[in-house]
Amino acid sequence: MAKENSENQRFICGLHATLHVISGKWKPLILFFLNKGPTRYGELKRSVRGVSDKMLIQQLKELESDGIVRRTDYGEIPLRVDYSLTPFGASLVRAMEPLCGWGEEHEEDIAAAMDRRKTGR
Amino acid sequence: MAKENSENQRFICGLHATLHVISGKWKPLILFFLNKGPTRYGELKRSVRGVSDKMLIQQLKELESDGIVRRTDYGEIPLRVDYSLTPFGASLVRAMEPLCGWGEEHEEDIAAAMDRRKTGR
DNA sequence: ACGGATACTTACCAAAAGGTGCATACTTGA
DNA sequence: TCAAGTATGCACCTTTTGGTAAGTATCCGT
Repeated sequence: MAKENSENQRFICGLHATLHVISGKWKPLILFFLNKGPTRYGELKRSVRGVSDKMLIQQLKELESDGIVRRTDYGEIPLRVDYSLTPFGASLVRAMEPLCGWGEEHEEDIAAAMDRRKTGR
Repeated sequence: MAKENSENQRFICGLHATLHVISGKWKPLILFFLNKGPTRYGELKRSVRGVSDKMLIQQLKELESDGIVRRTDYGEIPLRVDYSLTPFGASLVRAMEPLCGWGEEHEEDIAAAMDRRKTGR
């Protein structure tokens, strides 16, 4: 233990750290839906259209181990589990908002650039 | 033009779009340094410690094709090129700031979670 | 002429991320 | 009893991303 970080710069800037938490093909989407309130696994799966079980679970576990998401197992007779944002997760989502806004404003430019790379060149 | 997106949802939310632009192992760092002002290729390479030429160039090209970064070739006798943020890029960097802040505040928690995943589990 | 610097380009490889599909254990309804 | 739904786990494979190491062309100082 005691790995005191005197000059131990693990991340160059905060963004670098943050990206470690939110990168993953489905994480932004998951966060987007969880921001609306606690959601059951199955419901989440239907919302995040296109995810496979493996991926959903994997990303949820990572978010959980990062303290962003809380898994609640109701221990009920017919299996019942739901996921929600922790306060920490909620603060992350708030910090993400400006970036969401930027993305919304420039969605078309971004999409166009992506197309350019896909097609011809 | 006029590709009115009635139900054309390419991205679920703006964040989804934004992440397409800033994800890449070295992009946040590049943006971080370019935010300080135009930088020559070689200087950038020395700043972003650890990048290879291939990666630096690749990421710069993507940022350029996304309209975030501008490449300026001075066409001078000893090769001279520099990179800078476009106004569009600068607006992205501004939108990234809250996320940077969040990352800085929680750097330790994030690092701890990463360690947990690496080691033991 | 040689070494070093500038700004890249290319070929080849390894590692990480993601995807497909089958399996599990339990329950409820037909 | 059989199918369907719940929430996962696991093995295997493909795609994407990143890394290493080399080469190119031009110029400068010695």
